[in-house]
Amino acid sequence: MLLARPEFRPDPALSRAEMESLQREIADAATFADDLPFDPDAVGVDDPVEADASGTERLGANSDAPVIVGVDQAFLDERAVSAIVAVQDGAVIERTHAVTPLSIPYVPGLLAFREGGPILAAFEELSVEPDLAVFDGSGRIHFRQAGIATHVGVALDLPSVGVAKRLLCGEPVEPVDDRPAGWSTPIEAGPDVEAPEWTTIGHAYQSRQWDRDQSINPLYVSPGHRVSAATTRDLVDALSAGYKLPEPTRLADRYADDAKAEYE
DNA sequence: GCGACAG
DNA sequence: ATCTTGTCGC
Repeated sequence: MLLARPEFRPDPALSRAEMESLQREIADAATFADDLPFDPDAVGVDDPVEADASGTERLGANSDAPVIVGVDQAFLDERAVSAIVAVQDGAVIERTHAVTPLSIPYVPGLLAFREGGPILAAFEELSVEPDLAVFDGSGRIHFRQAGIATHVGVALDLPSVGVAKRLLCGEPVEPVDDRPAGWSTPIEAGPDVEAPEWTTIGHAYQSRQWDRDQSINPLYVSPGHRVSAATTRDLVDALSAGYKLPEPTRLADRYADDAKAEYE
């Protein structure tokens, strides 16, 4: 697919100050309210999705259902393997990946400048038109409200959500330990976030939990672009099928690892 | 100076 | 993110 806002392409050659100011522009251009091309209540993945693209030949699939893509990466020395898996009506309809060089190291808060370009390279290979992208990382839960899900979502003008395994910034309203599946609590902006204090920038969401003994940490989900915090939580809930990660992300994670193996 | 910090 | 065996439990 094409880049709707080329001026927002994450350029790793920028100075740190330039990166931060571009992030403030991205946050300004982002929409943290529902503006989706489909009904979020109609989305639902009840069972784990098969990893291959057999859905392409599956008969009777609903071609009007929203196309949701999961995005994830694996790494090879100084190269990124960026994978995208497209799911529609509970079946994989396309998978693409791109192997590109990495030019800068990981810096908390500047992840999009390391991994955003490589992810856009994979989107260039994608032929289906997605309705929503699920990213591995934060969206609005970010120091300048412009995590990788927001940055890439705005650059492509594609509705997007961020799903992170760890909290970057902000404050959970309640303690998050040992919560049952389905539980969630808001993440509010604290002094570490450039947003009015107490703004809800995302949620801690418990997608899965054990019955006894050990505990699973919650996911930290936040709006990327064109979606609200509450709907982001509901979408991740609907896209989860018994695993910690929502199906699109889980499939992209596995595909990135498989693709990586082909290059080593 | 200290602490915190997505992937 | 990545380096990695065994091991506990349904």
